Amino acid sequence: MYAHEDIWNAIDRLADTFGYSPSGLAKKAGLDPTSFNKSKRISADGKPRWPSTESIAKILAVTGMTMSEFFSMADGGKGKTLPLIEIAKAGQPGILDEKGMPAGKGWKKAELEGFGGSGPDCFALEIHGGDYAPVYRDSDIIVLSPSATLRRGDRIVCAMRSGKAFTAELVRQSGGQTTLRPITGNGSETTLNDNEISWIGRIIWASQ
Amino acid sequence: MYAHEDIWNAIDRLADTFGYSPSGLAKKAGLDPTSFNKSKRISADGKPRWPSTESIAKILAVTGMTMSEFFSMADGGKGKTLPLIEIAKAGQPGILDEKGMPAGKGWKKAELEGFGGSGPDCFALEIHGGDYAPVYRDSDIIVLSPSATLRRGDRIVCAMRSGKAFTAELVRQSGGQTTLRPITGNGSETTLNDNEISWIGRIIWASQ
DNA sequence: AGGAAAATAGGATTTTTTTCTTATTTACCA
DNA sequence: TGGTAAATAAGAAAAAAATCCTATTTTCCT
Repeated sequence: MYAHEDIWNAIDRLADTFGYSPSGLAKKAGLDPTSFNKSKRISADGKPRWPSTESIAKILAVTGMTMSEFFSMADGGKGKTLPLIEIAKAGQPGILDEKGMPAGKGWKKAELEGFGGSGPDCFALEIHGGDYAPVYRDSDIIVLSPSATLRRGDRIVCAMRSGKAFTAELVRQSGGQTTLRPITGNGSETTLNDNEISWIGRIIWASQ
Repeated sequence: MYAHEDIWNAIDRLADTFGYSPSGLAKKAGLDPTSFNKSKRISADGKPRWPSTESIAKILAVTGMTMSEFFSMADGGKGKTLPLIEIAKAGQPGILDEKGMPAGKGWKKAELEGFGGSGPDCFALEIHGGDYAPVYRDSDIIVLSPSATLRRGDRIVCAMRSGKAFTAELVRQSGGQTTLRPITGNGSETTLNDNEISWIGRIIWASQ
C-alpha cells in the first residue's frame, strides 16, 4: 500500500523547490492556506488524510511540473521498470506478442537508473560483447519503442524470422524491401526482404 | 489545469491492461464495484469528480504499478522536461551554480521524447556537428547527472575553465590530474590538471 | 435461447476532504 | 525590540468522494 506520507513529503518538497511554504503554495494555487497544514495530515482518530488529486493538480499548475514528475519525486526517484532481455535472444519466436509487446518467459523486469520513460509498449535490450562498439558497449541498455515511426537514419533493432537480431541504421524501406547499414558506419548496405523480418523496433535511448 | 479525464482514462487502461473491468478492478482492490462507473465521473451539475489518491493507491497495490508509472500513462506519455543547452556553450562561466545546477540565461526547457527520468539535478546537452560520430550524432541529446559517481570507463562531459566543453571517456582521476580519452576510441589519452577543469558530469543516457 | 453473473446507471447515505474561522506561533523588517 | 505579515494549529461547517442500495444492461456460458 502506497504511503500517503510520501505524497505529503512530496508536496512539502515541491513547495520548497519553488520557494514557497506549503501554505504559500496552496494560496498561490487558489486553495485555502491551511490546506496542507501538518496538523491536518492525520485525523483525530489516527486515520491518514490523503490529499485529493484535484488539489495536487492545482498546485502543479502553479509550478509547471507534471503529475508523473511529481509522483516520481514522491516515489523516491525510483526508476521505471521495463521488460529487459539480451539482444541475442530478441529474435526468438514468441518473444513479442501480436501487439508487439514482450511475451514469454525470457523477459526480466529491470529498473533503469535515471530513466522514467513512458510509453506502455517500450522495452529494453541489453548489449553483450563488443560488436557494436564504440556506439554501444558491453552491458549498455537500449530502449526500444515498437510504435515509434521509422525514418531514414533511425537506429533500429531488426529481428529476423531466422531468430537472429541485430542493431542497424535504417537506410530505406520500400517495395517490400528494407535497406540497412551498420550503426558504426563501417561496412556496406544490406538489403533484406520484408518477409525475412519478424519485427523492427526503433531505438530511442541508450544508457551510457 | 490537469485534465481529470486523463486520470479516468488511465484507470480504464490500467484495468484493461490487467484484464479487469473498471468495476472488477475496484472490487479486487476492496473498493465498491460502482466506484469507477462512467456515470459518476461528472456530477449532475456538470462538475468533474476527481478520483482520490487513496483509491488510486489501492488499485495500484493490486497491479504492482507505481504512482509515477500510472501518472506517466495518464500524462499521455509526455516526456520529462529538462534544462537543455548546446554542448558548445556548456563550458561558459555561470552556466552551473555552486550546486552544479543549471543557471543563467542560456538554458531552454526541453521535453525529451520517451524520457521521464528522475534526478532533480539532471540536465541535457545537445550535440551539434559530427565530431563525436558515430557515438553521438548531430542533434543527439545527452543527459548528464552531475551527482553520479565517476568510474573508469564512464562517458563524461568535461567543461574547462577556458570555456571549452567536450565529451570524453574517463581513464583515471588521481593526484590532482584527470586522464581522458576520446569516446570514439580513436586517438590517444590526454591528461589535464584538475585546476583547469570547471566541472565534470557523467553522461547517463543518450537519445538515438 | 435462456439464465446467471458481471458490469454499469443512478439515487440516498455516509465518510472524507476542503473551506471557513479563530487563535497561536514564527519569521521578517524597521 | 516591537509590530506586522505569514505560517501553522485546531474546531466547525460545507463540499466532494466513497459506499450502500436498487435497477437495468451487458456479457458469458450451457
